[in-house]
Amino acid sequence: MRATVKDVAKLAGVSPKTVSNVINGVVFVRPETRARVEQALTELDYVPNMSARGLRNGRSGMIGLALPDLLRPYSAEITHLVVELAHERGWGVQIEQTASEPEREYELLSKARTNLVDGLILNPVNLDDSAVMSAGPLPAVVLIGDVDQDVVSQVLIDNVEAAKDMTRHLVEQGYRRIAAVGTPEIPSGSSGNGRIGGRTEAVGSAASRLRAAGYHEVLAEHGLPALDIALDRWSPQGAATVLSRFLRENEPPDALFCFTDSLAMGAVSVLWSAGLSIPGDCAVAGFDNIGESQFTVPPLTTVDFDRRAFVQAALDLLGERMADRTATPRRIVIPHRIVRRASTGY
Amino acid sequence: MRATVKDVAKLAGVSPKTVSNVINGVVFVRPETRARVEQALTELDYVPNMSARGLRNGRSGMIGLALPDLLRPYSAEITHLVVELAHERGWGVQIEQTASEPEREYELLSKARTNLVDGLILNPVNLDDSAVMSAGPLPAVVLIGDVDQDVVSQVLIDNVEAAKDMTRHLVEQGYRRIAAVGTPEIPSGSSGNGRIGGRTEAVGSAASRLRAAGYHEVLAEHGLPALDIALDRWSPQGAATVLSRFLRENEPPDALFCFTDSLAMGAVSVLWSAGLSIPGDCAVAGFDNIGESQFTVPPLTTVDFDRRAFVQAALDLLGERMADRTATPRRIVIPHRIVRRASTGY
DNA sequence: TTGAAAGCGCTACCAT
DNA sequence: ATGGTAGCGCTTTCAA
Repeated sequence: MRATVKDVAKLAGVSPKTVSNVINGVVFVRPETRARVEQALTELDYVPNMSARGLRNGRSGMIGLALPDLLRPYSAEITHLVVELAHERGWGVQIEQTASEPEREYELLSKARTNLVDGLILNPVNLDDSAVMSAGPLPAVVLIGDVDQDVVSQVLIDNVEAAKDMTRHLVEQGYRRIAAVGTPEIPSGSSGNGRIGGRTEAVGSAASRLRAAGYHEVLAEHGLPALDIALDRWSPQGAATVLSRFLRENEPPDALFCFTDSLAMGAVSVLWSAGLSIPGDCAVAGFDNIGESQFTVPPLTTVDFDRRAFVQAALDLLGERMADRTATPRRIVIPHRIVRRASTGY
Repeated sequence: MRATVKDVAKLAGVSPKTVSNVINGVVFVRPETRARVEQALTELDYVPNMSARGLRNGRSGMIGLALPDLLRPYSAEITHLVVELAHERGWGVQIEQTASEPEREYELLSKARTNLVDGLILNPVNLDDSAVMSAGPLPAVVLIGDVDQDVVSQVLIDNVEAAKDMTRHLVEQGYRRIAAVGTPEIPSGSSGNGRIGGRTEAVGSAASRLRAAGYHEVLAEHGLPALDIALDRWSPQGAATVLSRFLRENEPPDALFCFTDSLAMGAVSVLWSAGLSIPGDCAVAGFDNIGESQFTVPPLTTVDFDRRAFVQAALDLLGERMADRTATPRRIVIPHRIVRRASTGY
């Protein structure tokens, strides 16, 4: 059986309280007492029981991180940073995946309320049916991603602006027939123009909708036609599938604006298979500047932002909320920039 | 303040024990009693306190997952599967990163002993200085990766055989000057042949050493020269850096056997920049069959294994150990196979 | 500066 | 089938 504070106290000839004092090192303990306790601590190979401590203190020292799909390189980058930067603050990270079933978000929020985690960083797939919008007392939550709400704190990049910047870049490069890969899918059950009961029923992440909006806006400014290529799966494979179908039925566009670098990788692969050169026959742009995107052939023009600052901001906001649940929610917008590489003619 | 079992019991007019019975649904409760309790449960919006439950039961319902570097696509795939498959067993996943500092492994093992996690899946960087080899009682641990020990259970692929298979494939394809990217680095402080005090002092992961061994063995069988390109950083960037340097000083090899697909992506990019065609001027092979490797240009020949079976086996073994700490450690070897794609001439 | 005792919320045991 | 009670290991009053 593992040693408890009582055992240590007995061996050191002191009370449990003194042992606790030594461990937590907050109040002053006489050096010789401290020495005796520390001796006992190592002798018994004492490790504190976190469940007990958590029960007593009401805090677990862990935060939750919920991302739609852990498989995406983008998720890996976020996870990597959250784990690293949370560790610096002494927080452990519990990780979750939400895309498979939307009800997972509810599960998570309630898990946050079960004291298993002290706070939650949540990347909601879709705000409409996101659990944060439900009534009821929320645990400390920070949203990552560009969604329109003011219930909880959030950190984001300006997706509309970024998409506009990228679309402008493509227009400036001289491309005219510019297609977007990853625009929200219109559900097959709805009518042709995607409207049900007067409300647009688009399926897709918040980011996807905002990027599509920026793309449309700039094309409209220039009097250019929009060419939306919707996805059924948000992965290189998904992009490859719809793009191959598109190329079978249409002339290749001048340029493809893919709403993530992962999608762009699928697109690059399909263009290559079709014998089309990049950017000669068709340029390709991505979004996110994942680590891999500078190693594609050719390297990928993309939207970059300081991911470390992004995650650091999320943790700052979370710490704020954990300390004071009543603080007013804050929004932090992380700046973005276009990284020009060979895939769009640089 | 949040509702507790007591509050629920009072509202439902029953005892706390009955509430607990309803929640855990193990013993039979009279339907009308159950109904009253469930009514109270929802009315008070009851959520159990996991710290209390953990303290009482001695289990937290969480497992730890420790990987060297969460940034790697391979890590993302493992994480994705562990989270998904652990969820099916009702386990949460706490995630950690160990490569930065080796002492993290010790931290983790002791964390496992603090009841924060009930078990640990550990991918050790290097067994020599891995914490599992230290004396002392271990928590439930399963190693993933091919390391030579019999202290704890482990799941692995046969790295030597896989590397031999791939090297044979390259030889059969007619390549003769076959270089390996990712062989263990010889520390700069040591003498030229990498020996100090009669013992080889190679720096690198266990997998890297085993893959190098398989590669060397097959080349020797065929009387072909080995060409080791060591790495200072285990990333596409790292591979790109050393390979560019190599190409500046040497003729390009006939083929490159990169010890992971990530490294291969860096290599592909460098070959492309150098104006070399793949596989015409230089073939490239990878290892792991990460999702991205079928979308490189050209698609990558690589070593594949059933990752889901791999993770499932790790969880099986972990469950075994968690149930019975005294069970004899088991080893499960997951089969591998070569996936032939265009990068080696298919 | 240190000790004694209470209690965090839950479930197991022993009654009934 | 249900209730009462004790106790998991820790920390935090309150006293000494």
